[in-house]
Amino acid sequence: MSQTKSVLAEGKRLLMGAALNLTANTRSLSAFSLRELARSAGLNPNTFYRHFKDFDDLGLTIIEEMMNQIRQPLRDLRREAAESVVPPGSPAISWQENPRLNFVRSIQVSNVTVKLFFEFVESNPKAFILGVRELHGSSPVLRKALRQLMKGFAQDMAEDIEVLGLLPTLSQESLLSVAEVISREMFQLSMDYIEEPERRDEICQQAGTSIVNLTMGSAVMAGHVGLIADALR
Amino acid sequence: MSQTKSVLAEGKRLLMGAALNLTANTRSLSAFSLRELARSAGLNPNTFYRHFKDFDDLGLTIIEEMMNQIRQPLRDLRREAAESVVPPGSPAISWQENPRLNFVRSIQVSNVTVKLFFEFVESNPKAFILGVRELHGSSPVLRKALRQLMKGFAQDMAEDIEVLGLLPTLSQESLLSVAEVISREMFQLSMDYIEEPERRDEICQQAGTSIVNLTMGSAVMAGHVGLIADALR
DNA sequence: CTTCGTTGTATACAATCGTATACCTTATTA
DNA sequence: TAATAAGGTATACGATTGTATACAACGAAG
Repeated sequence: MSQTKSVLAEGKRLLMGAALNLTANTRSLSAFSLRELARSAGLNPNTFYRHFKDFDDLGLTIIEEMMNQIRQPLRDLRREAAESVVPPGSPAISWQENPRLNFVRSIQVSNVTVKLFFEFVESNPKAFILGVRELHGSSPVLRKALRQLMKGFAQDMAEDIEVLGLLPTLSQESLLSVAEVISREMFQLSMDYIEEPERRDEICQQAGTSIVNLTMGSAVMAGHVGLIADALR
Repeated sequence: MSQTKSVLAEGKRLLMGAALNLTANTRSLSAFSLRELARSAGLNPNTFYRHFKDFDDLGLTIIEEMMNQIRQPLRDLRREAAESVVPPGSPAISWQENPRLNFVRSIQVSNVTVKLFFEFVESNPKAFILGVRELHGSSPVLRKALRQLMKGFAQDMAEDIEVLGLLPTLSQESLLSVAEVISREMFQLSMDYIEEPERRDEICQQAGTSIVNLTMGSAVMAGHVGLIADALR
């Protein structure tokens, strides 16, 4: 069964790939015909029904796969970035002890993460195009699924920020709120990143400063002005 | 001619209205058929060709109209908000003179603007749905047009922030960059606002704090930590 | 070896599609 | 008043659509 599913589900995989291609290159998921999809996958139209109930079903399946393929790697990116700045075994130093060190570290982690994120986007452009497109697309089902996915990202990010000590103490809710804004912004920027290769450096840099602005702003508003002031001195 | 255009262009207006309805309620612009559109407008299919070359043309026309109907009102909202906090004739007081006053005023303007913005969204939901949907939609033409529109918003916002003295001095570019992030976030949130009426207060509030975080963060990073610290004292 | 579920194909058909051509009204204008 | 242009309709046609029904290949289970 499991072998059957991974080996013989060739048609299913072909259809999902074709859907990614069509979505990326031209239309949105609900805008091309079943026959067009099948043609692009080199299959008989009816084969679609063997695997999917309708286009929402297809979309959900793709999104689910995206979820598995992207979420964990993104977390790894963040850890990787954090550890590239401070080696894993080194002793923790609190923001109170050394604001400047933590500030610089935080910015570096942010910049490295941004860079790695966009590299990840570059290597999976179709998945991101589909995701962002359907996030505001015509299917309520897909919209809901993608919002949940993005909420998941934000939660991961918030958790990582806390665990890695990337910000002075914030309330759970405001930390999550900041993470949500950041992830929305990053996904939005990923479209520009894909579509305007000549602006990639600029986009990367802008994303970085936006994140810094947001996080430092939230820290300041949470009562850590003194810390930030010290860090900037 | 001008009378003809505004009085007798009934069909054109009907088609544009039908497109808005279809886009808002179900599909994206390129996902419904010409006949479906005409049917929904109560017109003969061929009437479409009397006014539009293709769907991109229709979309551009709608977007152009959106631009005219939304851009100026949004500026007015901001002025209105600013003047509701500080009456028009009153003497200007610089951030250096009184950080706290300017800080409070800035937050109030932000909150009022956010509230007015979402009320505006609520009264033109279809236009916003179409705009946000096609911003990441399948037509490159419409995407480009909508990005320009959003860039325009951001420029307006940056200009207003400067003229109204809502932030300590920032460089032109970083001010514009902040405005771009804010406008992206606001448009994105407008979808949630429309779709989740029960969360409207929460969304409104979150938008407000995000703006404050971003702007204050950018002020801090631009070297105004002292000012902000004084304001928060 | 037979049976059966899975995956894919072939054929078929009514509905819908985009659009070409021709025609009708109405308002403007020469 | 006659001519013209613009806005809208009617009809028609070939292409494409979604999907129903029937059938073929094949690995697994009995």
